[in-house]
Amino acid sequence: MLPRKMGFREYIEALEEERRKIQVFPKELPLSLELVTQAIEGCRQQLSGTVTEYNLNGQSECSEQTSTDEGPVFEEFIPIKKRASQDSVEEEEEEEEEEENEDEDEQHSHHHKKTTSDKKKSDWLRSVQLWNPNPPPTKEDVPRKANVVEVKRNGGAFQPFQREEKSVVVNGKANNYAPAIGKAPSSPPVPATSSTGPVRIIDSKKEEKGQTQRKQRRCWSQELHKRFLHALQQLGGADSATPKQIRELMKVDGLTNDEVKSHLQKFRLHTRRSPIMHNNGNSQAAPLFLVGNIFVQPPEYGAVATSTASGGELTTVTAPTGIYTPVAAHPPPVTNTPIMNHSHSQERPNNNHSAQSNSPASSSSTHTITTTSYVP
DNA sequence: TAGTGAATAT
DNA sequence: AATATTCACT
Repeated sequence: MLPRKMGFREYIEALEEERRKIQVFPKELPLSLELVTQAIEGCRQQLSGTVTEYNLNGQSECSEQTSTDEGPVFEEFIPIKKRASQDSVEEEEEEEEEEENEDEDEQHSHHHKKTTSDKKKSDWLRSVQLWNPNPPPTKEDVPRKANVVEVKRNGGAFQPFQREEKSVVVNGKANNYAPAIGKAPSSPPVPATSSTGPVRIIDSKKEEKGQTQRKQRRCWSQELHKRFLHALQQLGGADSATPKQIRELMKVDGLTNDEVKSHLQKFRLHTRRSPIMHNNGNSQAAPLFLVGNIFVQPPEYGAVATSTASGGELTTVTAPTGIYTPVAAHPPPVTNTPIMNHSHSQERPNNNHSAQSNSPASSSSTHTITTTSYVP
């Protein structure tokens, strides 16, 4: 995994540089970015010998667990209040449930000072790529499977109370929404089950007869998102991928079309407006240039963080300098060409199926135009 | 139907 | 404020 010829530090540096380059195109090379990032993490750890801190910290909101990529992982969604999505039907995959979960109750006051730094923010896009909370995966239980199975669990174990069917289905708008039951005043979820004992996991597969309430929010774990990205990549980007395709590629059992759809929508929004931009507060900071369908940022901004290490002047596609070569797509004819569709099959920068597999040693190119590997 | 955008809920 | 779900339109 590590080039023998190169020292860790150098390797890391190389990787970092690589990452800088890739970072410019989060959309085009999401996986690459992630891979590199992971590699960096790994090296750092080895370098530092002991892993100083790996807190799995984290939000009890969604159980995150990063497992090594690739291997189909075992997805689990915590929340599910009720309402099973449509069960059966469709081409169900087989499902094997295995679970040993340690549960964690919902009782956290989460009143921790957040240290209002700008870090807390999810910074979605970026987090997507840099996510690497607890690299030392150590305990991967992760059963590798052909495809992931969504496990829905009943998070809090609370639920009965009284589900009033607010779902008044009016023909026009059936705007049913769950009243504030969630906030039930008195009891925190303290089921009869001992506090310690793992909460009953209710596999809401085909339970719930209930009318439709509102689906419990589904959390997109890293794994899920990873798969999402992967699928996206295979499909040629967020703009050319459709929810259904994505879902199929993801092969996550239990994941519904709508969920993917929604996620995709969000993803698109995010990628559209702030590809990368890490400026604090001050909006209108990093001017981004839209080239073809790639965002580019001028050196002043991008280059900043880049370690002062070697020389400088690296990567960061500089718009004015014109090194980049936009992907095919719609170059620049200024004409107000609606960005969108031209039906399908327009562009697909990378249509590969095996995006990764390069040995990481390819760096060392401090100069070279790299930046845009795809040339029309 | 499935995709997309927007409203709405949490 | 962000993200997920549902509605509405095509």
